[in-house]
Amino acid sequence: MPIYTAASLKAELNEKGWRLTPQRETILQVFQNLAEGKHLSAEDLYYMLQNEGEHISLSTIYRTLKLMARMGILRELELAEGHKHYELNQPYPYHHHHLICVRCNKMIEFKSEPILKIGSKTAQKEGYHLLDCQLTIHAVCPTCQRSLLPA
Amino acid sequence: MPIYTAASLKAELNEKGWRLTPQRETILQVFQNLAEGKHLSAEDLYYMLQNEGEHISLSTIYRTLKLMARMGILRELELAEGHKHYELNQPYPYHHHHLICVRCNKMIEFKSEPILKIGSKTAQKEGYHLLDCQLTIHAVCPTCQRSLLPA
DNA sequence: CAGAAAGTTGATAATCTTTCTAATTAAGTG
DNA sequence: CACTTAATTAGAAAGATTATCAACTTTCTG
Ligand SMILES: [Mn+2]
Ligand SMILES: [Mn+2]
Ligand SMILES: [Zn+2]
Ligand SMILES: [Zn+2]
Repeated sequence: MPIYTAASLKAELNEKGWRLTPQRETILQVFQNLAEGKHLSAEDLYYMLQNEGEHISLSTIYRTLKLMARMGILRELELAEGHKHYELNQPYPYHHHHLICVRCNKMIEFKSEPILKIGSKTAQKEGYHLLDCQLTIHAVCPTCQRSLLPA
Repeated sequence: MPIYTAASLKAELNEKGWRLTPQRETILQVFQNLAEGKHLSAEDLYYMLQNEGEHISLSTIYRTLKLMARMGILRELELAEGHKHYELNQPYPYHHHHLICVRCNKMIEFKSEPILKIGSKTAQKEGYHLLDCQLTIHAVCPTCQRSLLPA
């Protein structure tokens, strides 16, 4: 049961004077078909599409990911060093946050209704229109704590 | 009343087999003398030091910012497109979060004890050693909502 | 006080991301 | 279905960040 259909994406884009292109539709579909807890980098998406016979240039992929994040359709995450990851920005019962080990990048997702409420309330109080709120917890996982490596 | 002195930084570095260098001490000092609500990019820091007659190479600056973020001394923030910002990672009464307009990058800091508690509790439950937790709210500010520009 | 071992720096190369531009394409109009 | 207009794309260039490596510094050993 996808949140966005091609039609609703088109409507939202046109509202701002933008256009629905095959590239944008394809990229949205990839994220809607993505398994829970999966996150894609720009390169992941690029090669995933290549394997399916679709060619979308890397610059279009980067541009589209940014655009959809700014629209509130995708979330941009810093899960690992060196590159960003993206996932669908889903509403309440699916909305979640991330706990990340700064050493090995192991990541755990968790939900919190109170945080979502604080986020909404804070945005509202300042007159901001909320797109997404994400708690990022940086920490050291049990394994890395035990590790003797100084890194 | 700085949290870290040169001595305590040295102690924490040595504990992991690392060393306190003049460059690291200088960079820590810059952040400790930074006004509340200020955030620095790697380039900001680079040119700020140049103006004070200190030369630290950009690669050392990037390396040190990463190191201190992984140690929990600094926080790495995505406040604007294209580059990261850093600030001191301060404990409870100073600990705060960020509300950001995705269009104009206007940013508001706010505090929340409940979020800090949820963050600590979540890390603890999973056996993670907490370094930092930051709520990032992406939204559209009142001015940009009124703006007719489609961007 | 040598000499060895390990960490750090600065310069450079590699990688990731954003910006720029000419050619193309979606959307609106008659 | 032309035709106009403005947004979008692909590719190249520029910018930001990370990785690599030789020279240097600090710490440890004998
Ligand atoms: Mn997730
Ligand atoms: Mn701040
Ligand atoms: Zn770990
Ligand atoms: Zn704004």
